[in-house]
Amino acid sequence: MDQNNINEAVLPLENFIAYRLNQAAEKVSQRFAIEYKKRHGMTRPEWRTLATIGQFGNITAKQICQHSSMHKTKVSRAIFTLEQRRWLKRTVDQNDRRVEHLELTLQGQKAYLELSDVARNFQDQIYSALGPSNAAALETSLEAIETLIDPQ
Amino acid sequence: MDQNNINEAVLPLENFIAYRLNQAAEKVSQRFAIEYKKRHGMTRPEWRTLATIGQFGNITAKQICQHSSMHKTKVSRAIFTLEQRRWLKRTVDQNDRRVEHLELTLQGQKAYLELSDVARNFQDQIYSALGPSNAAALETSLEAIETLIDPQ
DNA sequence: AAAAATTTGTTGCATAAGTAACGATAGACT
DNA sequence: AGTCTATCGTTACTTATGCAACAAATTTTT
Repeated sequence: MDQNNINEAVLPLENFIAYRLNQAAEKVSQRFAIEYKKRHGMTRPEWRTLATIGQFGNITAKQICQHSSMHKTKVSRAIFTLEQRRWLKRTVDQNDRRVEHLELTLQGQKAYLELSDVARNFQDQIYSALGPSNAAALETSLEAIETLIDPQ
Repeated sequence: MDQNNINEAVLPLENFIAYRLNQAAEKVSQRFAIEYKKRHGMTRPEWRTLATIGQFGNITAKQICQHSSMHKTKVSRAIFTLEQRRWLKRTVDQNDRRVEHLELTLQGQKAYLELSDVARNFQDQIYSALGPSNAAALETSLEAIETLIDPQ
């Protein structure tokens, strides 16, 4: 399987930043996904929704979308599933009845705290596997990309 | 919208490495996806397949899977579409007739070189927007994660 | 050499995701 | 008040994805 060197202007996929970031993100995410999948049969949108509500305590679907960058249909469906599971409750806003305020039930909080703990351990493992210098480089470059992507 | 500080063990989503990597990857990829989408109506699996064949010149579906980390059904369908578009041709291996060798047609090569060029410019823009020091940090940390994920 | 197991690539089916349209509500404009 | 526009969240429809089963070819085992 020879490299095609007809044209030296070529950019191998494995050197392409979009591809490399995707690979890294996907592999890391999947490794964590195993946790919430095996523990609660959750999907990624469900975990992110749970995490966002858990983090803010009281929040609306729209705010979850903004904070987690998920599509509103994803969030809507995740909320539905979490509600079925009795992990959250909705309260209609009395000043604007289009809006629903979401809060975790005790069960929901329990699951959130448990998974949050797993997430922190997972992250600690990654950082210590990387070592302090690589971890610092990762932090620096992620911040730089975040600023690039989302300039305040 | 107050932070929920009942429990200090909580890990905010925006500090979670899996989430941050995904955001970065998704945003960067989508910005590049605009290019191949608007130019040729291509999908991401199609672009990756085109890029992989273009890079190796002559390759099989299985090898594309291995090199690009895409699921074999994704690759199979991308090959089908690229073939319809007359961007690649298949040749059955004479020693093992399960295997098909894939090569780009002239049209396929043209599209590949064009998009490869766009990709390089895109990448150059990102690196220069990041600046040399952040770009170096990104390179370092991506390599570190790649080693972690895929230890040879 | 026949049977069993493996490999390559495709396809049927079920699930996930996004677009666009929607109902319900609220706000702005005349 | 009445109309027009915008917003919040849901849903119908279409497309994308992945698993599992598959056919065809090859390799291994007996």
